[in-house]
Amino acid sequence: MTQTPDTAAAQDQAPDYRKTVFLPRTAFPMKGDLPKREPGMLAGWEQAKLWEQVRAESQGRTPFVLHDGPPYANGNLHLGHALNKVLKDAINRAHQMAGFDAHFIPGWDCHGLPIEWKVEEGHRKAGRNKDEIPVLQFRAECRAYAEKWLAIQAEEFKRLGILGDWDNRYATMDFTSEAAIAAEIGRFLMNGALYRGLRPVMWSPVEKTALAEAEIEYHDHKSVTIWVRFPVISGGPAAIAGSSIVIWTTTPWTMPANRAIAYGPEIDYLLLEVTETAAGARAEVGERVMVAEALLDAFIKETGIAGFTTLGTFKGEDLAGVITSHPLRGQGYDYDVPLLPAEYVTTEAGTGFVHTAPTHGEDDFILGRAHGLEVPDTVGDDGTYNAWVPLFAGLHVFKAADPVCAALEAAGGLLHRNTLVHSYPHSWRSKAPVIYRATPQWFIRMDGPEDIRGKALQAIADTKFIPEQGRNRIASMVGARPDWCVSRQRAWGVPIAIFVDRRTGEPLRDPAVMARIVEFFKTEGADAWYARPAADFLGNEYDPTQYEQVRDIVDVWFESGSTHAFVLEARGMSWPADLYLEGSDQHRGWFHSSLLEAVGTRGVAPFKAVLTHGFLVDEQGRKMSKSLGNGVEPQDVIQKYGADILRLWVMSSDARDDLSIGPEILKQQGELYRRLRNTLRWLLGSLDGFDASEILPYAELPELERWVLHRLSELDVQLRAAIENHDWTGVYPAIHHFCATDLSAYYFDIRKDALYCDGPDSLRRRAVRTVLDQLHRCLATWLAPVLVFTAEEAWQTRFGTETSVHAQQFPVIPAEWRNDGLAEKWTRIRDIRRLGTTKLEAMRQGGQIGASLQADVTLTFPAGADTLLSAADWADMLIVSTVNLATADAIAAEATVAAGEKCARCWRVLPEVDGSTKLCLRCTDVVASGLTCQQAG
RNA sequence: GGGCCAGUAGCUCAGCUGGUUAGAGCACACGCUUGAUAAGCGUGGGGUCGGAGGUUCAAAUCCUCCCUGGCCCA
Repeated sequence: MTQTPDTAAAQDQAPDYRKTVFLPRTAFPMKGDLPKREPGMLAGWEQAKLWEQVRAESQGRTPFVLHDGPPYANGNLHLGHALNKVLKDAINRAHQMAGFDAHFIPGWDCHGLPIEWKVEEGHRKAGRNKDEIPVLQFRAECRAYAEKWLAIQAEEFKRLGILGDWDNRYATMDFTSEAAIAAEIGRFLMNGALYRGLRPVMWSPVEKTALAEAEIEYHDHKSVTIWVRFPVISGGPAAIAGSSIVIWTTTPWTMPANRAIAYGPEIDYLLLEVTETAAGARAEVGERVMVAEALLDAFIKETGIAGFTTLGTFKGEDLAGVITSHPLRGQGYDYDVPLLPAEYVTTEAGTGFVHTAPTHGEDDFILGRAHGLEVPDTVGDDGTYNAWVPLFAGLHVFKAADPVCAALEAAGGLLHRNTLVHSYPHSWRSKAPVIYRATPQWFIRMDGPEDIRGKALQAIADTKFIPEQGRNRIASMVGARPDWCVSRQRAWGVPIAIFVDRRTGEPLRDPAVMARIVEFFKTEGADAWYARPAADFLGNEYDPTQYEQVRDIVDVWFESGSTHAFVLEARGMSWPADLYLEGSDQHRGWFHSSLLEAVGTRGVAPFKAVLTHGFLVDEQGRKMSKSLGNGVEPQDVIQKYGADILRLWVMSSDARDDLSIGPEILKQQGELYRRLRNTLRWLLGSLDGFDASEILPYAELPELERWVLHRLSELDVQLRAAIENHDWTGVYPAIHHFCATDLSAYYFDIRKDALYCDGPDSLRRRAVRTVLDQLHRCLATWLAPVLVFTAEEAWQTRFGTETSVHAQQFPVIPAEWRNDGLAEKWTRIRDIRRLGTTKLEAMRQGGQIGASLQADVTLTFPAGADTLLSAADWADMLIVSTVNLATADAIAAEATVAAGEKCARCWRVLPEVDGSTKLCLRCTDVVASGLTCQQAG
């Protein structure tokens, strides 16, 4: 566009005062360029040994220990890891800067099935039989695999800006850790809570191991369902003699292990005589069967019974003492099958009679133990029937449905068969269905004399939970859980390093033996258990041939549950930890195992407080999954936006609930960041050349400056509260809101005139800079726990690269800054200001003015009312050239085009502006004083 | 199927123990500024507060049921 002659002429006439104005000047760039800049800052911290320096300076302060829950050393970091560690890092840093000695030791979980599986896979692909690999070689390969990923993840965490003692990180596979884990098992051995028992456990025939609840996932599975007759032999009401009890099961393969039938004492059962059958039905006219009344309709429909007469109705309790025969009687199944009462029987599905195989179900096992039933060892490690099992020996249980049905049918026991798709447990690793199977396993008992359950519940009551619902959640799990099965039949882990006396079956409880084992593990790792002869551990007092060396390894949850011992205790850190912080799934995982382990060995919880965060979901609130393709990788975010943006996202979300993330949300975080960065940039620019001699005492500050300090005191309270109760929700949004609304759109805007145009000796300008100094110190330090890179940049830009914001403390806010009365008054001022700015906007819309300095405003107040500010102060507040105060019925504002001429330096339009210099009085003085940025050009 | 939790503008969040026309920021539209300028300021549109009942003079806020989503469990 070409200039009009008028403006060109005006520019020619007016002297150029631009250089006399104190414009912001700073080396702090507007653009963050985080992906490029962050790695350099990391290198700087490393070089300056920031961590070591901060540790040294923190000697003697109150310790704060956030104990790191170990991620699994397998694969690149996911966003969930990033979320978790960023939260931990921000909380650690905030405590450090609030005056604590916040020592953080990151750690890794290294043993366990997923790594073992990967290593096995390598062998399988190479055509080798994994069972032929020597165990020590196999373990070495697993160790190398874990080492590799541990190193990669460590670098990824560091790139996120996570500060901690990386050089002394812990790992569950460290020799000292392995020794400590063995020692912890030893504690349970010595105190009597550890026992070996036969129990149904979730067993994976594919991996040939017992699985923990945490290793199970549920998927739909198609099962053969069968209805089976059990002929009544004796007992019960006379009417039922000669009839059959009908059971229903989704696991035909458990029929060989059947030893009882459960009924509900309160349930009503019917005795039917079949009078008519549908075509193809196995039911026979004239036969008599029993079934729960509530399930009758479904039952007759399913089994094809077209007509029947009801011969009687019985309460479950009437059936006490009834004995039936196994349908395969005469073929090796010649025992009696009693009817037993059980509260867990329902009429939701089936027949109201529950087939009971103590070997293959938790409820069944408990019922069987209560009534002295046999627990037959029917199925082997590989999921095939054992050799002694009549008719089915050698068959795989998942291929047994047809043979079992055939045998039942031939024996006249099969009433009906069908299929059902239902949710069924699968191994999380192999995705293969699992079975319940009674095997000898090592357990930690919950309700023995040690009363682990009772003590754990007490410990939960004594712990602080954030959010509070966590308490209820973990308590209900601890209250209901069975004994802890700690044994696994695998290779990559810490052995349950104990011996069992072959004569008595009792484990050897000798502290000296245990101590030898632990010593060997410390120096050689748990490999010693496989590499050394038993005699090395047993010593001279015991004959190795008399003792069985246990070859099971310990559940990895026991390992990670012991980290408090081999990290905190062993290194002389605070015990219990101040805080455990993990995703809410860890109520059943690490919080749970750590609690039981510590309670079982030390009587109390290893943590004072437990903080949980939610899970990652996409922008529609759905979980992230490969199939939906809605996942976000931390590496991509870092590359595109930078770690600070990722960290900002974490801290501006409500972590108590699930956290949404996606392209739009990240973009938005980038915008939030921009505001914070530009606030810091303007502060730095406006503090250019700042000297402490400019600082004015609080008492000499104008009210607006005091109001800003009041706002700082409010935010400080919020920040300190978050540190105190570990709840950070809303803190950083509040700081952002302060930067955007109170500073950028209000305080900064208003004070630009004073800052840019007043002379350096002006008290008003000095007051502004006094406050800007505090704002910079507060914001840089407050943002430091989150925007670790940007805050450092903003600090070093002002104080030099030899300093670090991360070695600072949060400023101590003087009590006098807090001024609620002032805040109230300024809320009113801001409301009245809005009346004026609304009028200005109307003029702007009408084309009468552009910049607000082109306007004057008249404010009216009722007669005698407090005008709150002087006319001059009101002009500053409204950023107009002149304000006139007048009297009217109501408080109102009226805007007019400013009267006078535009000062060429400060752009206010005033009658006083000199015709030749084009300066207002203030600017005339400033320019004359020569104390300007530069001389007028 | 059970336990716990959540569901407020396109997005992130405020809305305390029920009480005036439900608030911010981001995004969007329009305008201003061009002395924070790949920045800054202002104005505006946009929500039947997941749905349906109920309690109450009054409900986003309390109760019930349902729907959707998340975690854990079966």
